[in-house]
Amino acid sequence: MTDPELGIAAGPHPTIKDVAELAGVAFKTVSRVLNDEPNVRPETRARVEDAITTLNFQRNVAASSIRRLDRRTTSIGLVVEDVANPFASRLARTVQDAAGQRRHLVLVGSSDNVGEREQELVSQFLARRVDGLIVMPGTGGQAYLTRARRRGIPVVFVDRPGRDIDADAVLSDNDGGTRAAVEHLGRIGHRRIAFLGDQLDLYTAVSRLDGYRTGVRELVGTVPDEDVRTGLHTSERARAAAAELLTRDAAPTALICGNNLISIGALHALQDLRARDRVAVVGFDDIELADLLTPGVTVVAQDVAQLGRHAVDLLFARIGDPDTEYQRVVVPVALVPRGSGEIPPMREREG
Amino acid sequence: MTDPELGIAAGPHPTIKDVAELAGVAFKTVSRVLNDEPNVRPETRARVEDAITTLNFQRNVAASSIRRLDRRTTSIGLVVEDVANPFASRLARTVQDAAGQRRHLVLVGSSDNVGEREQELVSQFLARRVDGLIVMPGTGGQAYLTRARRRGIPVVFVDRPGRDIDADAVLSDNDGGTRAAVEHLGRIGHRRIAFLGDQLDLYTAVSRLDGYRTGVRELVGTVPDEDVRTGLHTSERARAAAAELLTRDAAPTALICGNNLISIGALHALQDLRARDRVAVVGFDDIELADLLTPGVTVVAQDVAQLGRHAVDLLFARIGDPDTEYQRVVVPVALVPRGSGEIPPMREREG
DNA sequence: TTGTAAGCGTTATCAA
DNA sequence: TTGATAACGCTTACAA
Repeated sequence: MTDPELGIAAGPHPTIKDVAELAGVAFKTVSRVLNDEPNVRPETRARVEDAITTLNFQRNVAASSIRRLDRRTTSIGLVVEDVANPFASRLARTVQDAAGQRRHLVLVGSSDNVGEREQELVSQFLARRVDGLIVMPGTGGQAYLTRARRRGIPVVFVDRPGRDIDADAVLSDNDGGTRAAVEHLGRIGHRRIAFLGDQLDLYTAVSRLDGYRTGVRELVGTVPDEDVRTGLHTSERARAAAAELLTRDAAPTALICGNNLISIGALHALQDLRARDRVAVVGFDDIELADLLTPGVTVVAQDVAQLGRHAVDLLFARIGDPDTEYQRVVVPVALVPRGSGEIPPMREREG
Repeated sequence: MTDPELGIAAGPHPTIKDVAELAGVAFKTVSRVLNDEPNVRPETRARVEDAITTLNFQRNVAASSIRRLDRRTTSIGLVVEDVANPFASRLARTVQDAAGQRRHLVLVGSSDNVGEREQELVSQFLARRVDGLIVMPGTGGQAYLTRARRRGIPVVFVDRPGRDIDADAVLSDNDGGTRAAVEHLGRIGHRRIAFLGDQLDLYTAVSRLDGYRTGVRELVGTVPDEDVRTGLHTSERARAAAAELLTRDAAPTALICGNNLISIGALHALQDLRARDRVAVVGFDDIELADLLTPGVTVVAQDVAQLGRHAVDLLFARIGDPDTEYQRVVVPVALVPRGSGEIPPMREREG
């Protein structure tokens, strides 16, 4: 049976035996051609290649990987919190590209920061015998990854270090970023700089708070407790916290927002108070359309492409040589001034 | 060798033979337990399950799928233009969730609307013997998918219908959306409504233009050529086109933007002209933070979750029964008023 | 240079 | 209810 249009055999995928038969050789010879092994006469090779083209043969990589000594499946697994989140999707993209350059495919899953889902995804990936894992670890801990490790499947953490297990990790310079944000605001004249942060069981939240504290301590000596709000895991909570902070008697003149959602919440609060052009704001992580807002939103931007590329590099380095010391790569962040972070402090907020 | 901490054997993945040995049964019995086959004594089953837990055994699904009659790998492939794009990443998320409910994993790749990349990705997916494909087709045509079809691998197109091959497809109500946008602007009083569209080799661009034309024809009788600009594939080109359009002598009082990037370009142009609050804008596809802009951006929002869910539903329906007629599902869109689309027409733009 | 036999981890077949 | 053996599509080991 041949397809009248394209000459492609209908039915199931052809195998190397089908190719061998058509080429008039033993199936081992086909295998040799597929794996670029030496000792195949050029004309034999040509005949095999013709047959491959004619049948539109495509090697079954699963069957191949079962038998081959290195057991490689040329696929890796990526677990993020939520691919729909711009940070995660940009990461997924760079991981796919970097893995693709090494001819590896990427299985992707979203954990929603639920420990069981994270573990289940990794489990599914391992059942497919991925060659390695890149995990954005959730707050539940990663002890379960010891199994993968024992089985020789390398793991690289990205965005935050994993807990309960040592592994390669690629992180943004979180504390450096918030510290730079404080210095930036300080240079403009701000002395009362508040911080809105996420839940402190998140590594990034803690690091960013640390950088803020360091910066403020250097700038004015002490960090007033009332200028720090954490545990803000939703935009709404951030909005409420910002509103409360800014309507106090001695309100801060500048805000540093610990992440994207918090920035959005804070901007909404400022919007409600008609204070967008009176209170300085620096957000952590870039915001889509930040430059179309008025004023533009000054941010500490993460270099997602670098995070992804380093993660893949580390993963393949470890696939190649499992016994080197674990590395931690810190990717620089960049302060991008767009207006909101350059608003000078108001002398008399109540006047 | 046992791991001192967790009691997990180090080294390669255990096989059903290892499990069988530990449980004191033949390996076929383990296979029976794994596949929930009948005729296993409960106590035998229990012993096998204990062994599975002890060894932390995990079935190699690749080996399984090679041998099983249906050849299923419980994985599907998803090709989008760019996962980093919010539309695509939200789609990827819903596809992952819907596939996950059926215990299928998702391989994801980005084509960048380059025909060869699209084809190469599908080829890689087929080499992994995915059970089905969901493809956001590029402009290069999808004749190459005939191969997959002949091999019994179903394909579902999403966002746009494929070319050169008939298949199930899930689409947004593109022309209905732009038509609704025109009607919306018409109700407010606009009569000069311009359209900024993408390249016309894109199905969505054509549909949206069609809806616009229909709407304008109904509203004012004819569609002036000079109010339609297409081929705007980048934000920058859209910005230039919008600027040119709005500085004409008899400029339109409202803009409909054919997609996200075009909206952003147009908003930049309006920003440059300080005309954000004078020219009405309706964008196709929602924009992150649209409500934080001033005015908020009125959009025709696509229901990405429905698109993804339907795509997966169609795919599995066809995996289950390949011989039904191809379906085309059209998902409704929703006009979301946020301010920019409710700006009334200016009487005297030049005055 | 080419081919034969064995084996990877699993499921299918058929016998015990 | 259980097990021995073959088979899936491929790579490895070894022989011709």
